[in-house]
Amino acid sequence: MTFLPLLKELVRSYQSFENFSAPHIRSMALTSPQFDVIATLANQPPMTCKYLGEKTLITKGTLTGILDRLTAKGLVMRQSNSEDARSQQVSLTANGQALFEQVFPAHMLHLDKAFNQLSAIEMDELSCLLQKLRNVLDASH
Amino acid sequence: MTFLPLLKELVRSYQSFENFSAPHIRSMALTSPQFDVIATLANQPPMTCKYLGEKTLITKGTLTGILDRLTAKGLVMRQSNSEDARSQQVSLTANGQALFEQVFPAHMLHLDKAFNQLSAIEMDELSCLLQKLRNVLDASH
DNA sequence: TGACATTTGTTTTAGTTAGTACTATATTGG
DNA sequence: CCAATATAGTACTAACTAAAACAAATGTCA
Repeated sequence: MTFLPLLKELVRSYQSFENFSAPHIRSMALTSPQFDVIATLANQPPMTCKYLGEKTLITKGTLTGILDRLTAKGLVMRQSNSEDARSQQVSLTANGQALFEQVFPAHMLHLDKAFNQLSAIEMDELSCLLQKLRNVLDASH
Repeated sequence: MTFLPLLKELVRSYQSFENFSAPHIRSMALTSPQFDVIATLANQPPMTCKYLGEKTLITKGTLTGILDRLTAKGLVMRQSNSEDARSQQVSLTANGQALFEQVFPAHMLHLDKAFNQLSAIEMDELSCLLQKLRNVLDASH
């Protein structure tokens, strides 16, 4: 059971990140997954739901609802794919692009207030160890 | 923006943990928060919702629903507190305790399959760096 | 070509989540 | 003692979540 402290710390630190990031995003009238989708679509050619889901780690069933709401807000559009009628091409509207340009730098600045208190070496080491953990988790299924 | 790789790795590794842990819990007919609540209640004297929420990092509004469902399953019970009529004492039923004893060791064993691939030093360093990140996140609100 | 399997995205279901408002109870300061 | 305030838990809403079932389109292979 020597892994219990690490397990708790992983959960707690992730929660702290959410508690720091999410309220700022909400203050800009978006949810975290909506922000994630917009940031992923921005400055990219139109992409399928499948690809978008892989990039954002959002499962397809969830993505449908998120895209529905973003479409209703006029930030995102779905176009049918002439090459494959099963799939669609998702992209930002002009309004979505404009919102991205306003909201993304602001959020990066917000996050930087916290992260810049870590040294480059600490960030590097932490990324590296997290990746190691992720690898053993993914490999142990 | 030197923190972006760390940010992505944090989200990805946490997701990998969930993807490793949650399906195993679900296979035992519980959800992750339900498991968390049961493990927190086990082998402890009855506790208030407030305390239980602080331990599990589950907000009180969410906790009400989780306790409702666990109560409906006959795993948990709520007793009014004679010392403070605002609060309640939450505890496992005999069935809840029995389920805990069956399910908790199994899950620890499942998690150990992944975590034991990290050295004690790596786990220690990772915990330490995560705690550092958590501290700056909590302090930067 | 035709049966069968796979892929893409939606729908449905059960549950979690934060946030806000609300009720009931307790505490505290005047 | 009483009014203001704080605390504990619930109710409600909108959104997210995974999982499973589904429909439509596409691919495979005999």
